[in-house]
Amino acid sequence: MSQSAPDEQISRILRAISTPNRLRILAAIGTGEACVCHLEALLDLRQAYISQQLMEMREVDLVDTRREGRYIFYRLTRPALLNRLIEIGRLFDIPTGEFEAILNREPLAQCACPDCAAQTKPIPIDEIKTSR
Amino acid sequence: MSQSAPDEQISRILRAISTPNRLRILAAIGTGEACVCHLEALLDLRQAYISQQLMEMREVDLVDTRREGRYIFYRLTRPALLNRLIEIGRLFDIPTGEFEAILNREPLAQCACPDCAAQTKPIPIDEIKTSR
DNA sequence: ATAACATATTCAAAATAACGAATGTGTTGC
DNA sequence: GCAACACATTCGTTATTTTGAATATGTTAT
Repeated sequence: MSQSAPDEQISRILRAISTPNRLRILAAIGTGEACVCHLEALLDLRQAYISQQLMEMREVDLVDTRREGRYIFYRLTRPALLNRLIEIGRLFDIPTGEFEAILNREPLAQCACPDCAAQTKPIPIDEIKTSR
Repeated sequence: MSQSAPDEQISRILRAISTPNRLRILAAIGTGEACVCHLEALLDLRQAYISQQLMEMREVDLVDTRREGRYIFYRLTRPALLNRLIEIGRLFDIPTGEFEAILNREPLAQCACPDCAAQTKPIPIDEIKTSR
C-alpha cells in the first residue's frame, strides 16, 4: 500500500501475525487453502472473529482469496512464511511441533465445504439425509 | 517465562519486534553489540525511549546485556533472527538493503563508548576542533 | 422472491501499547 | 564525599488494538 521505509513495511507484516489466534489461523490455512467455516470448525473461533482477522491479514497482503460458490477460500500469498516462522520458533527453543501439526490437515467432517466434502472418507449411510 | 502454547510464545517474540523503532534497534545492534549511547547517536532517539524498548526485548529474551564500566552493551541472544527477518522481507518484495545497511556499522565518532573509541579511524587533522 | 447459508462489515467497549516527562540507580573520577 | 555520566524505571496520557455483538452482503436452492 504505502511505499515506506523497509522497517515500517516489515513491522506491518509482523504486527499482522503477532497474535496467537492469527498465527493459528495462518497455520491452519497452511500451504493449502481453507474456507472460513473450515477454520471455524478447526480452531473453535466465531465466524465473525475469523473474518476480521483474515481481513487484517489480507490488508497487508499476507493472504489472498478465491471464491467458489458461496465459499471463500483463503490461502497464504507466501506459504514459505510458515517455514520462516517455524525457524524463528526453533531459534528460541520453542517446541514447534504442535504448531506444525496443524499444517496440511485432513479434511474435516464438521466442515461442509467442497474441499472437505470431496476428500472425505466413505460417508456413513445413516448421515446422508441430515447434514451436508 | 510462562510455559505456554507455541503460538503464544512465538507471538510474544513477534510482538516484541513489530514496531519500526524496535526493528531499527535490533538492526543497529546487528550481529555485534552496542551500548545505548551508540544507538542514541545512530538512530536519533532519546535515551530513555531506547532503554524502554530494550527492556521489552530483554523480557522476551531477544537481547542480553553485558556491563563494562558505566556502559552496558546489548547483543542479540539469537543473531540469526536478523537473517530470518530479512528473508521475510524478501518474501514480501520489501527492499531490505536499507535495513541490512545498518548491520555491522562502523564505529561512531559521536559515541564515546570503549568500542567506538578503540576502533576509530585516524582523525582528519582539520576536523579535530569543530564537528564530529 | 424467499429462505438458508457462508462470509463481511460496522460499531462500540475494554484492554493494551506507545510514548514523553520526570526521576532513580549504579559507576567513575576527583 | 560529590559531580558527572550512562543507563533504568516509574508514571500518566494518548493512541491503537482487540474483541464481542449486531447486522449487512452475496450466493445458492427452491
